[in-house]
Amino acid sequence: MGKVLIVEDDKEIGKLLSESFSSQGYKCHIVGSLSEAYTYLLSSSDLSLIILDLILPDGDGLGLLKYLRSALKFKNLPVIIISARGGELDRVLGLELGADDYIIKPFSVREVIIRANRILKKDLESEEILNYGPLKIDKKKKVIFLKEKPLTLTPTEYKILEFLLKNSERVVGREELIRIIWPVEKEYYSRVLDAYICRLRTKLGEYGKIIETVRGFGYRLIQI
Amino acid sequence: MGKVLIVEDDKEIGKLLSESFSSQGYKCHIVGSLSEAYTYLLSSSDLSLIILDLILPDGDGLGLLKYLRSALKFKNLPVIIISARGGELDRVLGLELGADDYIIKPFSVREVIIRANRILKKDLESEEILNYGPLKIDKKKKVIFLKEKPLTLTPTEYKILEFLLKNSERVVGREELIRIIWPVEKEYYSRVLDAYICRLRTKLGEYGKIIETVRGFGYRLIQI
DNA sequence: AGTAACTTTAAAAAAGTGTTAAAAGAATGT
DNA sequence: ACATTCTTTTAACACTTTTTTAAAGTTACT
Repeated sequence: MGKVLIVEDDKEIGKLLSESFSSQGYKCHIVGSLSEAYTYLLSSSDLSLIILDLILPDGDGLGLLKYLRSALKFKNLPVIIISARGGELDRVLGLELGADDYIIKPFSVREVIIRANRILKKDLESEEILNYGPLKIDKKKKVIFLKEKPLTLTPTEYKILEFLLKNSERVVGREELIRIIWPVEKEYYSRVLDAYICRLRTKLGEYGKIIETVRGFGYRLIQI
Repeated sequence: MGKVLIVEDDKEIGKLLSESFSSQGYKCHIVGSLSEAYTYLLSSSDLSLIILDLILPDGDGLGLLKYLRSALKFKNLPVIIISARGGELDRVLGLELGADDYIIKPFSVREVIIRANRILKKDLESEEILNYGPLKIDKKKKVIFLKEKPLTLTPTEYKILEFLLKNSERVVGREELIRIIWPVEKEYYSRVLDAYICRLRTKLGEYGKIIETVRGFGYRLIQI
């Protein structure tokens, strides 16, 4: 099970949250300031949720939220805001910036857990099995089927096709895709991705054209 | 698209909510009391969301929630509570009884819509598609339609038309446009932009004049 | 009419993508 | 630890599409 990052400067609240999440089987990490949060995020992997207090000693948590939503690596990482600023404007602002939930202080830990479970559970169940045209992916088993026949894919091929599948119909930017598959520094103009797309198309045989090139932008899974 | 049942005795709030949901493409029905709600539910079909105020003239909305969660027919029907009782206990109680969200009064309608969209997973669509006159842009697919027929645009053509579309009716400065499309140093007096406008007009055919030249300033998308 | 601002055109230059084969690198089993 | 096998990356080239330039043609305004 994934990790929860708690960004909260009040030690007591932090501890309370951390204990509850731990008792639910999540691993936790607490940081008390924005700078620590950024530092942790850069080295992190396997994060599945962030609990974010808005008022922190070195600034406003909304900045962090904005950053997360703009960073390819964290775009889909759920964020729950907890804040003493409970006015309607604050709430809307938080939600519009992409927070998954907004909890007002004082809150009971129970509420946070309920809301977190809800968000994470939805994430899980919506991703187990996915169909798109002749393709079917079983995420748990890490197998992709073409017309009920399992494809033989290498790890990277799998990741690329999985990502395209999760984002079918929408254009997935070249750069975006590269960042997902090679999170650290693979320069954008390398031809690796093209090579993979080429191989995927070959493996998809007659269905190869399900991967459409959108010149200048990236690729897209289309209905054929 | 499904129907939204609004259970709210304050006529004004009810109307506000109903208008917003309608503008989002949902059908609505308002009831002002628990008994009306029960009556409506029994005869209903095609419901996809309930907005439930807790304080109603003939009792507490939580009872209705309890009923819904125990009734087979409604077990999975999303319920969003809106309530002036915003304390932590109330919130937890509502969530534990199976509400999908709990919004505290006063709230902005925008918040309700965001949270409803999220629950109904219709999140983005409203922003992903944009219409202007005969033009329709699908940002997700990076396609612009002219009278329902997709235009074949190059990346730069697409970007220019997208920007004009997002800023339709207002004059977009030459310089501004150049800065958007070529963020780094393309000198202002180059004729590239003109060349693109020309090609866009050609591709728009008889609708070419939808791009109006505002001599000395820039361009503008107008209704024709 | 004169001038500055825009349009149009076509050809040159640049950029993006596909494909291939071979080299480099990882992972696996003995 | 070694050899084997599978995977990833690189590099080169062909090809296509897009972008830019530059020059000539229009238009609109004073």
